[in-house]
Amino acid sequence: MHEFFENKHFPQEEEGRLQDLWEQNGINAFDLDSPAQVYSIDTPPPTVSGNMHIGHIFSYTQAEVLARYKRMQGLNVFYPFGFDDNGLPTERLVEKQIGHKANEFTREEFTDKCLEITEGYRRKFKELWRSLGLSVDWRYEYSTISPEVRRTSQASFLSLLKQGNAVRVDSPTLWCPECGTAVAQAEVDDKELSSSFHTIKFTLEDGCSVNIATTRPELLPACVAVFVHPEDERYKNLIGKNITTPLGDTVKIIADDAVSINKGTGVVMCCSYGDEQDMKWIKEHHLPEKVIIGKDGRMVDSGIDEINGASCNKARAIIIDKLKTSGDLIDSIPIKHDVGVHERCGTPIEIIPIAQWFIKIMEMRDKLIARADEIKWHPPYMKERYLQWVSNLKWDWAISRQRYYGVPIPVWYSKKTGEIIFPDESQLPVDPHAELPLNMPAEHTADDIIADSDVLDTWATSSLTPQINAGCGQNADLHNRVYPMDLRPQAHDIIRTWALYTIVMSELHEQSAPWSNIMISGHVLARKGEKLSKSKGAGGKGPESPEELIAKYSADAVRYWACGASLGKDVVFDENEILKGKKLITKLWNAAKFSIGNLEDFDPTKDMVAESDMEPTDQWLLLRIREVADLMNSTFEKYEVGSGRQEFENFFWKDFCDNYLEMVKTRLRSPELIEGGEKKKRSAQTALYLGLKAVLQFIAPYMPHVSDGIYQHYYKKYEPESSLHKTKYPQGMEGVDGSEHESLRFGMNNFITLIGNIRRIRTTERIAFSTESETLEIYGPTKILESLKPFIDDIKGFSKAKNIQFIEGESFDVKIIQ
RNA sequence: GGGCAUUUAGCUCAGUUGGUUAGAGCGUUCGAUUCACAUUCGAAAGGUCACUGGUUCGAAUCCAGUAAUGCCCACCA
Repeated sequence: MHEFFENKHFPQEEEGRLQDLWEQNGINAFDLDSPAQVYSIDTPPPTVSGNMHIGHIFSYTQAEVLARYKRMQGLNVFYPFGFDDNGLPTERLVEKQIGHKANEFTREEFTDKCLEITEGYRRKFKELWRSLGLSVDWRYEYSTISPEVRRTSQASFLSLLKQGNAVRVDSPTLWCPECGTAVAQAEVDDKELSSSFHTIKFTLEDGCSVNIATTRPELLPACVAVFVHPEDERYKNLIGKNITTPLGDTVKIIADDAVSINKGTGVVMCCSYGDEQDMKWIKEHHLPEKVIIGKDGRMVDSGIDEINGASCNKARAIIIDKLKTSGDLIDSIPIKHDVGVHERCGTPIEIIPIAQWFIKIMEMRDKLIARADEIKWHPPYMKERYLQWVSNLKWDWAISRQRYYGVPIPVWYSKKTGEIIFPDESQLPVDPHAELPLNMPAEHTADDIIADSDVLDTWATSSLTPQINAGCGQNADLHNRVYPMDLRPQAHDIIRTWALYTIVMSELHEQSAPWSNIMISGHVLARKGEKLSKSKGAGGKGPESPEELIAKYSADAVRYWACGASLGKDVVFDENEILKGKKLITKLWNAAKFSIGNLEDFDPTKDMVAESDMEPTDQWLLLRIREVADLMNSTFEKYEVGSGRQEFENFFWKDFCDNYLEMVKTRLRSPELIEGGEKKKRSAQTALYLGLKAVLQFIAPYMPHVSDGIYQHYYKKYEPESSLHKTKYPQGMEGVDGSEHESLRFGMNNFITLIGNIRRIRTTERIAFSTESETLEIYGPTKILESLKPFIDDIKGFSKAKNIQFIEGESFDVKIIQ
């Protein structure tokens, strides 16, 4: 036997060698010139914001398995890869690593630091993906901070601007005081925080008082009106009257049915800006705006010296103190309530009027909903999440960020006229701070213009991945072949961002859906209900790092684990599942070792037996392979890689190893005991050759290393393809008349039942498996006995009985006579 | 408050269009085995399929309702 198979188990170091081999042989290469049907994948660019965790491995592997499967279907798979290495998440990583805030540096200095640090992470990430055996075509690698991608992103922005879909609006904006930037609705999360519900005394002109409840007394200086419900009997008579705040400001009492009669005291103060309702009221009722929170989240221009410069929390305490002293505080009740916070830093979001760029998505909601119908969602219920988010949108998409490291907004403004100045298309990518517009407006010099100082939301770039992958607008051939993409794989937490924004961009730029399928994976939880934290490495509470797990169990074992879950469902990390993968690898190894060991005197180019001449046990194996191929195909059709894995395991472990190999052992090893044994041995060898190959092909997408490793060391010398991954996936039942096989199936089922009975007797009567017996008596109705007779050689071989006797009886039974 | 999902063996989960006795892996117990198996194989024990009603000859599966859990969203004076 080939010395490779003398190993006790599949050598793990073989994985790296195979990865190199695949790259050399271009197994993963997309062929732009091939006439084969294209299958394109819009791979998620992982955010460079820290170390990767097994959650990444989990969702990427599921798409990877599909890519390999599609390739074995003969499709021309386009599987690119990129890194999202700009934007706020990356800035935060860099700030953390260097221990300084971005605003302590010049823009250039900070950008240099970012480039330097992310470069290291990109290398590390790529190494990890390679070590997992991810079959991407690295020739198409991109990074979102690269010049090509910056150009694509800026060109997209300018095109939207010209269409009128990107607009600069001076209006209240969701603002993160910690990060000092505008944020989009999608970046706001709910967080339960402790607070107090304060009831404060306001005074009417007649001296009577009205109580108003609020959680944000620090906004009292910004109170511009007081609202009551028009039908509220308690306050009906006050509508239109003036009321004075404890700080001495006098405002109108206005009726609006958005007020809840039962909430608080039924009277609401409207401040600029406590929440979105305030925004609405100020706009609808043409109320003045009093802005008292600055960009840094501190109070400013409040008219009260003690609180100017203080944070909201501090200002709140000061105001409450003042109200206590003046006797205007009726009571304070501690409460817990959900507050909108920035998803990146957990800081409560404020609403501040600052001019921002927006993409007008509100008015295209119907189209965004209609596009969802053109996409197949896997699992289907994930579409609901998308639809719900889109129909509940309240804000246009704010795309400008007051940050440093990202794609600059490529415009200048005229100081003279205020008009927007565009760069020339040929200038892109452009940094408006460092460059001047090629087409300077008439009578303007460099001193007359000012650069937009903002960068684009990182999603404004990553939502262009279908276009970026398709050649950044510079390769029409590629674009035509791969766009729209066949598949978008991603996790469910970014449906409202990445999926939505990609649909938005493709709608605006290409008037089409970006992909035909979206496959949505779940999350990995450290334990029930507990998210994986990036900081939990080895020794912590969470699972070990992907690198450690791969080193410990092999890439194939980790991949096996990643494919265990139902699509879209969160799973709790269970190291035992990786161990199961490891066991399967060993089992595959040993089955191959046994099979190949029994094929030593078999030359597939000469000794193959035609299927119609094979022994029935062997014919059955080939039949099963076709059935399993159909099962696998139908699960892949639904993108359920998990159930495909299950189908394979059932077939391989039970049918192939426990049953088939045991049934043919004697025929392979001692053909002399059987009449016409040599020919029957050839039949088994043919089935074994074909059967093992199919086994390897079935598992190849999941465990590409061990399967191709075995192929390389045995099959390659007989087969035309240089790698298992270039072979065609096994054929299903198509074109085969299944009815012809009814008697074969019936006989085999009886044979398997018979095996079970023999094993049970051996267990209960404590007869060793190696013990030979004199006679095996099989009882049963004629139909069953007749169906078993074609299998007599293998029955004899399996049972180690010298004689087999078929005895008519009512029930199917067996006896071992020693 | 709305949407979605989940609830099946001690644990983790499968169960396709309703069809005999509800499955797998892990764990437990017992047995065999070094002749492919860092063992592996076999057997056994273990379930009121969350609950209540309905449709049906027949329901884990379909329908209605209830409960618990999780996720997403809204509300947040």
